[in-house]
Parts: sequence; C-alpha cells; structure tokens
Amino acid sequence: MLSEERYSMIINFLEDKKAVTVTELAKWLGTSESTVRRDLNALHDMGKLNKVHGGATAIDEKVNAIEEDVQSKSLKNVEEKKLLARYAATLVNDDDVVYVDAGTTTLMFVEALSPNTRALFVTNGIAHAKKLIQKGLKAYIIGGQIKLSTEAVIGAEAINSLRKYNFTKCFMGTNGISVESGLTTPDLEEALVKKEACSHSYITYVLADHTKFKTVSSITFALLSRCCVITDKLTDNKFRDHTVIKEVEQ
Amino acid sequence: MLSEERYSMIINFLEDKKAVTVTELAKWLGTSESTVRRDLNALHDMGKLNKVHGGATAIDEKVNAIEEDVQSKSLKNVEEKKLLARYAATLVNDDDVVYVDAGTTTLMFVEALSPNTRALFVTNGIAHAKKLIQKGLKAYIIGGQIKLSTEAVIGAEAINSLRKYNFTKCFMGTNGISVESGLTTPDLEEALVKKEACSHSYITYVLADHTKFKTVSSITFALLSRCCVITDKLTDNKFRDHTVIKEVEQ
DNA sequence: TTTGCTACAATCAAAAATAATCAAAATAAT
DNA sequence: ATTATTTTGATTATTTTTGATTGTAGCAAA
Repeated sequence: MLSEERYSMIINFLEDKKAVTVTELAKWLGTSESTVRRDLNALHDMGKLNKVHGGATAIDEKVNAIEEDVQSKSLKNVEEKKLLARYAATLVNDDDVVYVDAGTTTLMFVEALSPNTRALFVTNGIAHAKKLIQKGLKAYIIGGQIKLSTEAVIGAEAINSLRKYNFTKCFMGTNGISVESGLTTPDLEEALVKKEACSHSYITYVLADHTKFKTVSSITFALLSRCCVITDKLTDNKFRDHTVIKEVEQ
Repeated sequence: MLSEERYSMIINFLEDKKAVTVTELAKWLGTSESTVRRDLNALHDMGKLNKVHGGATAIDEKVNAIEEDVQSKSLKNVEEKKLLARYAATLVNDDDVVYVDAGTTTLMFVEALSPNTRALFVTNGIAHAKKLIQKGLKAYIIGGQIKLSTEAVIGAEAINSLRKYNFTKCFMGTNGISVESGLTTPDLEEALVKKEACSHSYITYVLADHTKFKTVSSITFALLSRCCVITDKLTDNKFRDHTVIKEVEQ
C-alpha cells in the first residue's frame, strides 16, 4: 500500500471519528506502529491533524478559521516561538498590569495565557485585543492610528494613550537583537510606541527566537541593559554580559 | 483511550449534568481518580470547567451564550440592514472625519464603504477597525476597556479618547427609537460612549431598520431632534415631526 | 473548637508511548 | 542484473502517562 493511501485513510478515519490511537490504526491498516507514527508525523507537519500522545485528533475547523483569520505572516520558527510564549505566559501573576506589544510572537503569548488569570492586559494589537477578550481576560486597547500591515495601533495618539499607564510587566517582540544596538525594528512609528511602552513598565520582557540575534534593524527602541530576554537558543554567550537571558529548555 | 477523548467526554458530561464528582468520573471513564484529577486540572487550566472540592462544575457560559446571541441578532433583517448600510456609505465624502459606532449594522456600513474614499475613520469597534484597515482606509481606534460581548471599546478611557476628536459625521447603531425617549440602548457604558461620540459630531446618522422603532431600552444616548435617521420602512409618520428621516427605497 | 472523614497535591515506580537507530525488504535507477 | 534509494518493521533508550501511596489540607459534624 502506498503511503499516500494510508494518509487519506487516516484522514477519512479522523474526519469520522475525531480521534484515534496509534494501535488502532496499526491494526486497521495492517501495518506496524512505527509506520503509523511516521504517517502521523507527516500529516502533522502538513497540518492535516493534531498529534497527541497515544494517537491523533482531527483538526478543529474553528481553530483553523481563526488561524487563517490571523494572517500569520511568518510561519517560521513556530514551535520555537510557542515555546517562548508558553514560558512567558507563566510569568504573569494575578496582580500584574501587563502590556502586550503587537506582533506574531506576542500573539502566541496571548494564546498561551491561562484563562484564569486576573491580571489586567493592555495592548496595541487588534488581534491581541480580540484574543484576550475571547479568553475572558480583562483587556484594554490603546487608541490611535492603525497600521495596515501589522494591525498595530501606532502614532502620536497611541503614545499619548500609553502615558496614562504604569505596567508591572511588558512583553515585547523585536526584529533584531545586538549588543551594540540593543532591540531594533524597521518601522519608526512602531519603534516609538514600543519605546514608550517599555519606559512605562517596571520590567520589560523581550521574546526573541534565536534567529533574531545579531540582527540589526534601522530603529533602536530599547537597550539590552534594561530588558530581560527570553529565547530558545543562545548562540553567543557574550549577550549574558549585557542583559538577563532566559534560555527556555525545549 | 486518548487523554483528549477523556477531556471531551468530561466536557460533554458537564454540559449535560452541570456538575460531577471525581469518583463518578473515575468509574464512568474506567480510570483512576489520579488521572481524573489530572484531567480536571488540565481542563481547568484551559478554562473549560470550574474545579470545586470533590469534582467539577460546568463553566458559566456567558461568553458562548452572548456570542450566539450576537450572531443570531446579526442574522436578523440582514437584507434591510445591508440596504441602510449601502445608502449610508454614499454619504461619506473624501474630506470627512467619520466616527463609526460598534455594532452589527454599522459593521455592514463599513463593508459597504468604497475602498477609494480618503475620509478618516475613527471607531470603537474591534471588528470595525480591522475591516476598515483591510479595506485600505485610514482608521483610528479609540483607547479603553474592551467589552467582551460586543467587542466594543468602552469606559472612562474611551470617553476621554473621544474628547480629542471633532467628527463631521458619525454613524450610530441603536437598540430602540421612540419619540419620547429618543435613541436607547441597554448598556450604560456603551450609551455613555455613544453619547460622547454624538456630541463631538457635526451630524449624527442613525442606522435603524424598522424593527427598532417604538422600542425603548433602558438608557437614552441621544434625542431624535439632533439626529438623522436612516431606515428601510417607516411605519409611523409621526416620527417625521421630530427628526429628519431618510427612508431608503429597496 | 476539636475530631473524624474525605479530597487533595505531591511523589514515585510501573506501564505505555515515543523518537532514534538500524537492518531487512521493497522499489527505483542504472 | 546490479546498485542505489526509499520504505518498512524491529529494537533500543527516553519520555510521557498512569495508578498507587503518602502526608497535608479542607470540610462537616460533634
């Protein structure tokens, strides 16, 4: 039997039953569990099913629709980003006032948040605001102009909005991290908002996967010395001399 | 059995029975109490149920109920609303500064807008903001707390945000229209925002299909005399004595 | 309050499932 | 026909899940 045949049999099975175990499939397909696992991995990489311990479950169309809705512009390093997001989510306490910067990495952070937290969230991301309230969390959005490409609120009005707040923690994304230039991003307007947000926060956490290191964009919005960087893999230890680094174990 | 299967069995059980004990579940699922406890913790962390001593209870599904409510509401009189929306969209000129109120009818208004207009839009609706920029229009969102059920920005911060603006036109939805009480809505916070928006606008247009007439909700946010009402079918001509009415031909 | 009972989280060892590895089998290429 | 490549199933070490156990905490009756 061709592997493609097994693939479609597995998908059909899942569409009907919603969940299946590896053992079940091995027996049903008359093949070994090793092969079934390989098939499940392949289908998972294609995004055709959810792999879970013991087997697989059908993809929830609702989730799919939402994923589409969030024009996830960079499907790069998704797993790494999720890792950072999950760790960052654990840093939020009930009494925190948290600023969430717009961006794809921080959106995963919002997804990873516990629905039970009583913290207060402020964001400049349209998608972030929507997700936060869908989780039943208390959320504020800052006012101002909306940038088309990133769905982020920016501009003078946004900066003015931010002045009112005092955050205990703020979670930022970034385009580049370097020892010399600190945290950098290509858009001036966004950089100004980021800068203002950081300056109103007691702690600034930066979520940056390993690809962001030693990259420099045109505008610096924060210096390393004032931030705590959360990353998946630190390739150069010299960063440790300039900032607090949390390397999340996989 | 996959843990995901147990999860959904527990959720289904709870949806039906509203409450369940650990012992019950262990027997029903044919598993140990330890596992059931672990499952309940996991589901609690996901926000899918309330953990209580001895077991768990179904979550108060306000969110879901309201979402459905909004959806069914938005499905009512769709054609009539689209008619109003299309007409209202023609009222926007390139040099206008337009406020768009949150709500299902005004969302259709946004959909009906020409992507070529150079008007400036300000809104308190998350969905509205998103749609506006997706159309490539210049859009601002006001800052403030986000209301879960309607995805509208409300609260003191929202009102403060509005103070800065001077609108040439504002487009409002409403729950009720009556000669005596004017325009009314059930939510105080939303009413205050609507009121503030109207008071900063040169003209206020109210989009109201025929079902809204002679309905009164608890809070009045504007009087008929100060508005221009756009509707699909006017059943009682006495309204013409109190306000400017545009009856859109279908 | 105290007492007794039950439920709980934490811990641990057994069981199950997994990824990684490798040799055999099947398939394709020369 | 022979060689190279891919696929498969078995084996291994590792990880995850599970159920039993234990001490602690919560609850209700005395």
